[in-house]
Amino acid sequence: MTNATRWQRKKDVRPGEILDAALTQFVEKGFRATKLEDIARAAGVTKGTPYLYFANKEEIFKAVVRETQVANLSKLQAMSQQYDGSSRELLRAFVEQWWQQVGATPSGGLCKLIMAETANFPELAQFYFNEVILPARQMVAQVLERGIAQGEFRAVPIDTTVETLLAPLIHQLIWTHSFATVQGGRSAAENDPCRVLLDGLDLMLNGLLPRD
Amino acid sequence: MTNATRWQRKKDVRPGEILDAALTQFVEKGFRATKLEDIARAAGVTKGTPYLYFANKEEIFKAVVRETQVANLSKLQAMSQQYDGSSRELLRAFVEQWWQQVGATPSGGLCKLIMAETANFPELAQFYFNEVILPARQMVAQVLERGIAQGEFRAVPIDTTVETLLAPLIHQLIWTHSFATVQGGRSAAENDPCRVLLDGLDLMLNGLLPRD
Amino acid sequence: MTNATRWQRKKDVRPGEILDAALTQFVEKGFRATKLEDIARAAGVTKGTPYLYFANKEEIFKAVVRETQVANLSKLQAMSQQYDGSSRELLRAFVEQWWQQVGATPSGGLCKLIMAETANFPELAQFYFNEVILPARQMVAQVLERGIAQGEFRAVPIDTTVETLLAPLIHQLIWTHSFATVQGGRSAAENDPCRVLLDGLDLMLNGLLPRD
Amino acid sequence: MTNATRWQRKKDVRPGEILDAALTQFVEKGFRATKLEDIARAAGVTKGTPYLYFANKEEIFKAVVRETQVANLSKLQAMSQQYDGSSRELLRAFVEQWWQQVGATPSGGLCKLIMAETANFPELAQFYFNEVILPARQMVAQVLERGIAQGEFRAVPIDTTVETLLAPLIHQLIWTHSFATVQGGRSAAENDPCRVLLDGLDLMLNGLLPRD
DNA sequence: TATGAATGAGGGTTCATTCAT
DNA sequence: GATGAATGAACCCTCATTCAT
Repeated sequence: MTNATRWQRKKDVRPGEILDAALTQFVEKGFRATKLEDIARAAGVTKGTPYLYFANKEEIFKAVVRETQVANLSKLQAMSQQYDGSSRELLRAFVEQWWQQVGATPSGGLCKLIMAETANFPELAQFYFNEVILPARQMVAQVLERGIAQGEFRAVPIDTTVETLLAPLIHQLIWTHSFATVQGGRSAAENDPCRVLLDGLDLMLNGLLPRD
Repeated sequence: MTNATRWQRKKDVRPGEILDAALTQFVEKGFRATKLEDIARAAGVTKGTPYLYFANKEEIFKAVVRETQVANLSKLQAMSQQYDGSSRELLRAFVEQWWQQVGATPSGGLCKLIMAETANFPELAQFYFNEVILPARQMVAQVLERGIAQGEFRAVPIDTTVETLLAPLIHQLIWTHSFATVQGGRSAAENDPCRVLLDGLDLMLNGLLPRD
Repeated sequence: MTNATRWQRKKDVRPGEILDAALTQFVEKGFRATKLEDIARAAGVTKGTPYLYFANKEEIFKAVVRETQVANLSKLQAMSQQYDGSSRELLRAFVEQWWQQVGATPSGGLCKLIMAETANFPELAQFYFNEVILPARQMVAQVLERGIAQGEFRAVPIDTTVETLLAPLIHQLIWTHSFATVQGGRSAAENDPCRVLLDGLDLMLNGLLPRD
Repeated sequence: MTNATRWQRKKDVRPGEILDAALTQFVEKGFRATKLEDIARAAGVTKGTPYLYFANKEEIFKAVVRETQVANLSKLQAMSQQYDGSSRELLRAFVEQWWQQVGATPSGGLCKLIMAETANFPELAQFYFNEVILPARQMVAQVLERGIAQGEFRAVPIDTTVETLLAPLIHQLIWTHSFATVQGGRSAAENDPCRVLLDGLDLMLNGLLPRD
């Protein structure tokens, strides 16, 4: 195969390459500002090629979401089920896992993007909410309930507590992909964002300890 | 007030009316999806008029941010200085005030929008960070330090704790302007988002109590 | 107003100019092959301007049809109502009128275009059929029935006769805008197509005479 | 026939299969709206294959016309030569034959398509005119002249009469492939279009009878 | 021969921006 | 100042055509 080859035939890997490129571009510029040609060029193809695999820009976006977001959750759920340590330790493990799999990866940028674009893609927002947000909440709720049942935590309202526990994660995600990029936005402490999350978790877990 | 006077006056308030309209439109649809004509119509003028006061759409966005954000903080700062109750109560008062002044207003939507658009408007993000985020952090840091000095809180790392305390506020902002609009996104608890914030604060304040 | 004026403001006449240009272009090239920019240039504007007055290319097409086709019919109907000569003479007058108003004008080319494009625009075809074809048939049917009632014509089946009477007109339309343009397509006789139509009509009217 | 033989044979008929498929597709959708891939799929081959036999889409169209049209006429001509009944009956036989061989077949749709596309394919229109239209006219002219010579018809101008006699056929063709598909376009009478043609012919033949 | 992945010019449509009135 | 008709660059998407396999 000579260098003059205009393109390579790679039907089986193309979709993946395009989605990878799309993920990067979307995270970098947002949905509207990303041109199909940007994605194509980043994937090493020309502007028509993505349309061989995806109906339109929006479908590319959805495919990226599906590819990146749902799998992560399953891993955490599996971990939760086979865990036999304390609820406190399980929650800490959640945070560490999540940070490695999502928070510190482009996947996290996508999550931020979705929240930024809900107004333009209500359908997508709904999908993400159902497939990712709700299951994540339920997972944490179960740990919380178990901890309360076993006397490890005191009895707190589940709903609001779950949201309070998850808030720092979402906040960190947003932050990493917004103000963290400006001058001073990444504080000394945030050079290890996972550390911040674990510190925060500790703080909240203290608040969950049974009062004497 | 004569007709002539009213028109005279109109001339001076025009830019403000345009910015008000722009705020609403931007928050509702995002920067890209907002058409200049939308803004103009919402401001009661025609397509070309905004260009008499602003160089282009981007400048309108910047002006909206500058106009809207700075004022809010001063009130909270004033409250902080003249407060003589417990640090705990002051923090609770902060949250309530903030929710009323910012969180539940278009101003909050703008904050979310800025986070969504940081990549496209780094300069603007920097401005917002310097003028709003940093002062807010410092204010909370002061209360925290005071509380620790007075033995009301135990000695915790200031930086990370401040961020942990502020995270739920920003999270709530994001949420209100993203998933709150999808089916199920607004849970029963969230019908009173301020309640969620106060509950969360209580949880964290418990964690700040000195251990015996 | 200097020569340097990039464009003229002519809100009230623009739509008409665009439709005129569109008629010419559509007749010349067909719907698909006509570019919006062709229409715009022919109308002396740039490609964005037509969209100030029409939603899209298809709407321009429909507007052209409405503007050109329906009015013609009304004139013929008016003529029919106030006519008091013989049915035979009325039919001859129809043909002459129609040729002047439709057959020999760009409007006739449009009629041909519609038939050519029915597959692509069923909705438009339906519109044209309802608004133009059916009324024209009814008009001729009435004359025929009157002629039979008054003993001027013998009793023939109305439906098929109407279609046979109209066929040469439609045929002439199609012909003028198709094969008439090729070498030899315009026969000596056809240099006066209206003559052909009237001769044909005479032939058919002879067939309608009561047999003795 | 072995498998090998069948494949061998396949090679020879491929172009024909492609033209058959193209005929159907062109008639159904028109030239522009027919995608090469549609043709290929209908022919049971893939996208690139037609290009092994034809230079481009336009050449396929031309080939379709050349292949399809010429054969039809010969049969009618043969019939004309060996006919020894009345000219009137011969004309009736012509019409019936034509409707069966052309009018009611895709071949008729192609004729309509050519008329629709003359502007885009003048060369093709010329070919069709020379090879099909002119011979058909001459054939009818001969019958007419014979009928006049034998006193069966009165002396009418040949050219215009031929065109008048052929007009309903072309009209029917146009109609079948345009308005016949809309609501109401196919009238009760038209459920048997050949009937309409024969009725019309009778009408005209009455007009051709010698006046006493 | 045949395939079908890839190309890339082309065209419809949008909308920020301009400027004669 | 204000208007709003007009501009024209930009972008999404299509599909005839190519060519490595």
